[in-house]
Amino acid sequence: MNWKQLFPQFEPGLIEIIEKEAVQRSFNAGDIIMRTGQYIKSTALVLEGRVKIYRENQDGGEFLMYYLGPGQACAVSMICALQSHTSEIMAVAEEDSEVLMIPVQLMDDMMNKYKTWYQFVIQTYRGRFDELLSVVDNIAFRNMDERLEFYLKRYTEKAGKKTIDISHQQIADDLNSSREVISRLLKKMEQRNLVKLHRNMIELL
Amino acid sequence: MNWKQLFPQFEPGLIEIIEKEAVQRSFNAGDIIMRTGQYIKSTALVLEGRVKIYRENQDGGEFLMYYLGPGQACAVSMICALQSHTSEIMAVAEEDSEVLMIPVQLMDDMMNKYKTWYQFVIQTYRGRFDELLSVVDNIAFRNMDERLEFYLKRYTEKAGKKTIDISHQQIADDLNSSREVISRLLKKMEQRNLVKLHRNMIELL
DNA sequence: TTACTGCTGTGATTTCTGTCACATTGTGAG
DNA sequence: CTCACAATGTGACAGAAATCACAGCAGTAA
Repeated sequence: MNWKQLFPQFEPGLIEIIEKEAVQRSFNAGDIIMRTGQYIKSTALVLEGRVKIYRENQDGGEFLMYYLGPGQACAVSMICALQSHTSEIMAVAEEDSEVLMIPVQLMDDMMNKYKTWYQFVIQTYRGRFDELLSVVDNIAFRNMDERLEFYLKRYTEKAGKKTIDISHQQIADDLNSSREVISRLLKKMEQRNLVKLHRNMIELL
Repeated sequence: MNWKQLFPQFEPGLIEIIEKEAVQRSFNAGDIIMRTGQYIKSTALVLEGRVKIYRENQDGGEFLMYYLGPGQACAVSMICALQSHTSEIMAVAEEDSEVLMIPVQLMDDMMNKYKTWYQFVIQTYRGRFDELLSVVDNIAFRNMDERLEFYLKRYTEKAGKKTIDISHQQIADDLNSSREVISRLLKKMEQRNLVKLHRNMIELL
C-alpha cells in the first residue's frame, strides 16, 4: 500500500523522513494497538482499516470515543508522545489495519521543520477534540435511544456501508450499557422502520 | 497586573509581540466571554480570576466542562482560531477576571517563531484534552453522587478555598441535573460528615 | 413589622436504565 | 441430524434520577 496518496499535502523532505524512520505495522481485527497505561513510543497514523479508540475504567467498563480511518491519526498518541506520557486510552483494530508508527523522538523536529506536518497535527487535534465534544454532548444530554441512533449512524458513516456487523452485546459494551437494553431499543427502532435486524447484523434503512 | 510573571518561560521576542498586539480585557463575574456559535477572533489567555467553560444544547441544557485559571488558555479558542471556525462552547467569567486576547492572525506566526509559545499551545491541548477525558469518565461511569463529589473537589481546588459559594440550583445546572437531586445528595453527604451546608454556601470538610 | 422573593428540604410518583431469569432461535461442528 | 453454544427476545423487578407539589426559612426592601 502506498501511503503517500493519503497525504498528498506532505512536502518531499517530510515524506523522506517518514519513509526512512517510520515503521509500518499490520494488525488483525481485534488486535490491541495501544493499551491503557502503556508507555507511548510512537505516534500512530492509520493507513488502512479502522481503529477504535475507547476509554476503559477499572471495573471493566468500556466506553467508545471514536474511530480512526485511513489518513487519520490518534491525537492522544501525539499529545502523549510530545510529552512522553503514558496512554490513557485503548486503541484496537476493528478491521485488519495498516498503521504507520512514527517514533516519538522525531515529532518535535518534524513539527518545527515541516509546515504540512504541523498543520496535520493541528487539524488532528481539532478533529479529535470536536469528536470528544460530541461524545460529551451525547452522554450528557441524550437518552440511550438517541445515543444508539447516533452510534449506528456514526458506525455506518465510518464503515462506509449500511450494515452493522456486530452483536447487540458489543454495542452495549461500546455504549457502556447492557445487552437487554440495546436489544429492546433496537426492536423499537425496527418497529419504527429505522432498521432491520438480523443475526450479528443490523441494516440501517 | 503584570502578566509576564505568569509566563516566565516566554522569550523576549514573544513577550514583545504580545505586548504590542494583544489586548487585555476585564470581565465582571457573570460576563460572557465567548458564546456558542460566535466567530472567534482571538485566543483567550486568562491572567486573573476564573473562567468557566461549558457546553450548551438547544433545549437550554448546560454542562460544565472545566475551569480556566490564571496562566491557562482556552484550547477551543486556539483550535478555532487556527482554523477560523466558530466556537462550540460557552466561556463565562465566574469571578471578576482579566483576560489577554491575542488576535488570531498572530497565532500562526507565533507558533512558527517562538518555541516557548508552541510548547505552551501543545501543553494547553494536552491539559484540556485530559480534562475532557476525565469529564467523559465521570458521566460515562459514575453516578450522580460521585460526580457531585468530584465537582465539589474540583471547585475547591480551582478556587483555592474550602467553601463553595453557589446555590444548589447552579450546581444542578453545571451537572445537567435537577436541584432536588443535588439537595438530597448534599444532605446525605452532610450526614456522612463530608460537608456542612449553609445558605448559598457549602463547606467542604 | 410585613410582604416578597429566592433558597432549601422532603414526600410522592414516574421514567429510564440496569439486572436477573429464562425461553427461543440461528449456526456451525461433529 | 443432533448437539452445543452464542445471539436474541422478553417479562419481572430494582435502583437512580427527573419531575411535581408544597412547606419552611433566610434575607431584603418598604
